[in-house]
Amino acid sequence: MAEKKLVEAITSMSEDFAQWYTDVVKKAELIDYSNVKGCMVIKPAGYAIWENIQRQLDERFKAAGVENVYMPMFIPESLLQKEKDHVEGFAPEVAWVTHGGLNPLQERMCVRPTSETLFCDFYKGDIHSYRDLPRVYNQWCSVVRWEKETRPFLRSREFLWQEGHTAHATAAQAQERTEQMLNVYADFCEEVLAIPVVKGRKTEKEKFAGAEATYTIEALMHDGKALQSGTSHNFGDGFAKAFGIQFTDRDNQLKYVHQTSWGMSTRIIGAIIMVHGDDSGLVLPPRIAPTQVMIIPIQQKKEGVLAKAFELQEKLGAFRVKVDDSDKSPGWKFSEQEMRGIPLRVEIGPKDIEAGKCVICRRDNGEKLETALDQLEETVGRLLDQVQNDLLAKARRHLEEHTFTATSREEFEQIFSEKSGFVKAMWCGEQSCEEEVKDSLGVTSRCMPFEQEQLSDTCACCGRPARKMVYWGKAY
RNA sequence: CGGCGUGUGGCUCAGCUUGGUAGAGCGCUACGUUCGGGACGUAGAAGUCGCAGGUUCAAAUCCUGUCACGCCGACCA
Repeated sequence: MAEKKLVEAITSMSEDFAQWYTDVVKKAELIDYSNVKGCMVIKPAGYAIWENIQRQLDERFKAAGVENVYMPMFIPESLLQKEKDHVEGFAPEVAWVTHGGLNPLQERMCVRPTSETLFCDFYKGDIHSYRDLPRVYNQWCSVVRWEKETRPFLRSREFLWQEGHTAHATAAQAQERTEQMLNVYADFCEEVLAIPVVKGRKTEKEKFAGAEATYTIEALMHDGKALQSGTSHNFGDGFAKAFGIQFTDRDNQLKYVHQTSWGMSTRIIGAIIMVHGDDSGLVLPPRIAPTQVMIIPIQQKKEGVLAKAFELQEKLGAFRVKVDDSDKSPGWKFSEQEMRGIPLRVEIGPKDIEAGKCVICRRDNGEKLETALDQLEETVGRLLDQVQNDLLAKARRHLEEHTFTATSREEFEQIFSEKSGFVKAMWCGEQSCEEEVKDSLGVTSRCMPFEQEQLSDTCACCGRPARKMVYWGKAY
């Protein structure tokens, strides 16, 4: 919904989406730039969102049998070199440590860009028998990738994430885990972040360096660009063979393990901003909002007003509630909480106290309503659920309205020149075709969705016989 | 790594063309009046002008170099 813009400090989306994003990130006080390029200071408002993501994802992981561990942050060069595709994929963007104190190291070490090699090296010595399997480990950490162009949350040189690394006795079990974790991500995005996603498999060109198959969830941002929001990889036994991770199976045969890895990063915060945000700033889904309700006292110096505000906070103990008792004017506080994306605002002033009511204002659509103080808890609970549901419904509608179908090259090009969003189209499966599309249109294959449709018999890009339906888009 | 742009109190910027006492707004501090959509008054604190050289009697301003950051592309979660 395009409600009226209330905050002048934020560039409107239609004017300059990139600037809007930067303004929101700054005005919502999610981050500050540091003096290391591409490394940001995540401020309390931003980190609290990450903590909520961590907590709720971790609960889902634990329910899926995942155990947390922690690996070293350095990888000796020789270890990184072990899997050929993997090194080639990451070599251009690793940071190297060459000295320990004043002395040059005998072997330089990179700061982990991802930890496959460390887990593999560890599993090699840790796994001996089928009884040791499966290993379903995860770590919460930061990784470093020396990106050329950086943007807060979307692409930084150091970012926070979790990376799960599993080892299984059979290929089937690895495949099952790969899909299971992709579903955990997809459900988390929809149920907690109110972000609908398209689930599917990456093409050979787009898959992870060293993986047999990469699966992804793709979300559509407000500007019609796609954001890969989580990935899950099936490594088959490729890494196991490169690292020599073998176990003795029930049949007394020595076998290689089958592995997976999966990750979600602070990049997802960028998705929250770009899916739900509006011209007044951030809009947080209640389930991820660090503060769900902000109580703003009016004429707070008047006898009893602040006391009432705190009383309401206590009454709303089931939710994450704060009172803004700073000595700013109410109008200031309204704008401030809007920029920060707090889902609900409760206004309480002398008039309300006298009448035994208060005003509640929804961040997502600006709707104001009055409620009796003795029904406040119930009303707030209902409204938070409603906001959560409405945000998801709105994001779903946006996804549907910006997903197009092309059956010919003309249609394909026309859609991308006039509109922005996903284009569903049949594809021949040839990498050369995919590369040609990227070179000429700047469009990449986002995924081959699990839910396939037969849109036409020929590839919409090159006219050869069609093999798969692909979602195409411009990506972050 | 290419293209563009920016560095001056905490923030946004003016001043630079044409060298001569460092400025404004916001924010901050104190006090008072205010308070239902970014209130107001009075007083106050706060700047090695990104850094290093050079030219000059004199440099925020001119010259050279350098560093940092931002945005847009190519590469990537």
